[in-house]
Amino acid sequence: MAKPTVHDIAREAGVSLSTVDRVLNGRADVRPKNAERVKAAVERLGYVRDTHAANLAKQRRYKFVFVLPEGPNHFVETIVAAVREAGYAQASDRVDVAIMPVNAGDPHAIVARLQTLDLHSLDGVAIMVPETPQVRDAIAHIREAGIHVVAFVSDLPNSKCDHFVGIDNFSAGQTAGALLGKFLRNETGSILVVTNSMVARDSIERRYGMDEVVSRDFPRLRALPTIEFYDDPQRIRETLAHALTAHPDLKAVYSMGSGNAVMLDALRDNADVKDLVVIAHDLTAVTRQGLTDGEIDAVIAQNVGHLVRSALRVMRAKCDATVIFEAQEQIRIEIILRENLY
Amino acid sequence: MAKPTVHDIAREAGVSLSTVDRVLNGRADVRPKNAERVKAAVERLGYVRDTHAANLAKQRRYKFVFVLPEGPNHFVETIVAAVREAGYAQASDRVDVAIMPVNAGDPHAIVARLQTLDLHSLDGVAIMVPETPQVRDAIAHIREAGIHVVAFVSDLPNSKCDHFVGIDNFSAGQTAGALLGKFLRNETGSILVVTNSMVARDSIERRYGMDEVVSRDFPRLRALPTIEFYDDPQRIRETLAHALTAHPDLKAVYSMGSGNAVMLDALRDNADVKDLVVIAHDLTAVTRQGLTDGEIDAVIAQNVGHLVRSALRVMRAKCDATVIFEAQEQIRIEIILRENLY
DNA sequence: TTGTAGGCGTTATCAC
DNA sequence: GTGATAACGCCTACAA
Repeated sequence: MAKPTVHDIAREAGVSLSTVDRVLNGRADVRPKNAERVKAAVERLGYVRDTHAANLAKQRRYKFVFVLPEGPNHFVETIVAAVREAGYAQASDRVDVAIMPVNAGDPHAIVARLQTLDLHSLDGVAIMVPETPQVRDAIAHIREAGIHVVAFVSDLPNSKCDHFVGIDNFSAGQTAGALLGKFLRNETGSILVVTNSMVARDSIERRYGMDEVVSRDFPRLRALPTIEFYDDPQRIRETLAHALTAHPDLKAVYSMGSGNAVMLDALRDNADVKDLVVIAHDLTAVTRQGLTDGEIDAVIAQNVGHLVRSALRVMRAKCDATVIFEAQEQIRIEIILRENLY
Repeated sequence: MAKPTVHDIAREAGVSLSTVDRVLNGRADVRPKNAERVKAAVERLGYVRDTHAANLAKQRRYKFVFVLPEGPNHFVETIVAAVREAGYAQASDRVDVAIMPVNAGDPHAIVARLQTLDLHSLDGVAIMVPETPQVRDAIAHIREAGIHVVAFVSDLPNSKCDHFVGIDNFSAGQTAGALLGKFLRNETGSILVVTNSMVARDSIERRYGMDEVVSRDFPRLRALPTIEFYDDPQRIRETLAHALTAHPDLKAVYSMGSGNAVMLDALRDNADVKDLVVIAHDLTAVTRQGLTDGEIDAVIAQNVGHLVRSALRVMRAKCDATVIFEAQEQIRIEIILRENLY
């Protein structure tokens, strides 16, 4: 009645422990007849391996690294916090997690940092950087060393990664489009679209997604060309002021990426801007406050805790060559209002 | 450099393994002087117990039961599926999970079923039933046997549970209210509120939450008295037809509980009902289809996978007397549109 | 190709 | 009070 162990299998199959082990782990040749008997016994008794006991015996510890953009960024900060927490929580689970900050804006710097990774003592890397040919090559090199690589938050579609952990930004943009359309149900007007930089593929995909839904389902709304403000408060302020006069029918602002603080500041400065629908991405200290104060109507977010834990689970599954429960690893596109802010 | 073990502690403290164990687990009296030395060594070497090795040695298996409403119910079905999946996934983690279906409508039947639980071979129970005095007493009895009890999905505020795993239905109602208000941004009119039964405290709390937000933030909207249709398609159809004539300013339908299929059918039958905002709770086959078809504008949901895994983690933590990471166990109130439907 | 013996980090059972 | 010693379920030499 108790869970069967390798001993039970061995007895049931009339062979020794090591033979059972060999067929279970495909280590060496076993006479077909014996292999069959073992498999039959496994089947009959419903044996499932105790992975913890196995890891204990193997003295295995998983070593994972998160490669994250450095520098001040509210969203990345929430990720760093989540990684730390997860690392702490998993320490007793035989996994060590470290953070490697990189200058995400400089492809060469990224590669240089990636090359400092100790490929011998490493099991997996979760990488959150923009994809460039250099990065792609560096990743190929890491994978050749037998290390598992997951694209984290930003997909790396042209690189050979084991997995992508993050949301589909096209769908996130569609979600934004749908919210804009539903929030402006019977209204006509234009939508200001801002982001810090369209270099990030995230913003591009969100823009496409939003455009698709707005133009198809809500043609009475018009999304204006994307305004980029390269970390320049002055620029966005002026642009916003200009947009207001240029588009008296402005009904909404859609902030696709980082720079929400600047955007909100600018909105506040233009005191005549009232009753605009404001939608932003990512739950940070800034957007959280924006929701609470009623300055932001909705935030489209991904749960960073899930993001990190999913990356960890996926890397472990890859290491153990076990299957992933896709449903659990699907990162949700969340919609947050003040009322369901947690 | 490697993780210190009890052996290291013993050597460092100049005592035996057993003494270390006694100090670590407070089993028997140890001479204060030795206890101090052990504690100091633990501190110095940064020892943390390997819980998996411990569980292995203890031969511990966790036995958990989910007590769930039986009978046809789309939402419960999704939970059952999630429990099965989680049970399968955790089988190798030394946890056995079983499902006990109960006739949730009959307090005496619930108690009768609960009494069939084998309190000797059980570690924890997750209970999803309406709270009644009988249920409360039965739970007290289970807890007295040293078994951990978590209220699951529906809170049991007057019972002595270890924890509640689920969303705050008042907040869920507030979220619905906010969505209604934002979807009907500049409109005036009334909102039809339906549910299968207001006996469930979930519906009551959602109603309160919705009312609060609507009356405070969107006074131009008026939420009509709750209509209950006890699994009676005919009733809701007639009621809806009646409501339409009685309230020509009807702008939205808010379905607070189960019975979404019936509600949608009725909406379809009243073909003259067009352009109503429809908000429902819980992601099931029905609401999923409703979203896809554009019949439902938004669904307010709780992720059943998280619900189940959280309950499991909490019960384990209670068994091991370890701390819970509150942030991880917080169940989100999710807002699902067609675009972020997964 | 197969089996035996020992160890992984912890707990449990004995004697001392 | 204390300390050997043998489990727990699995893996890995090494020997046969």
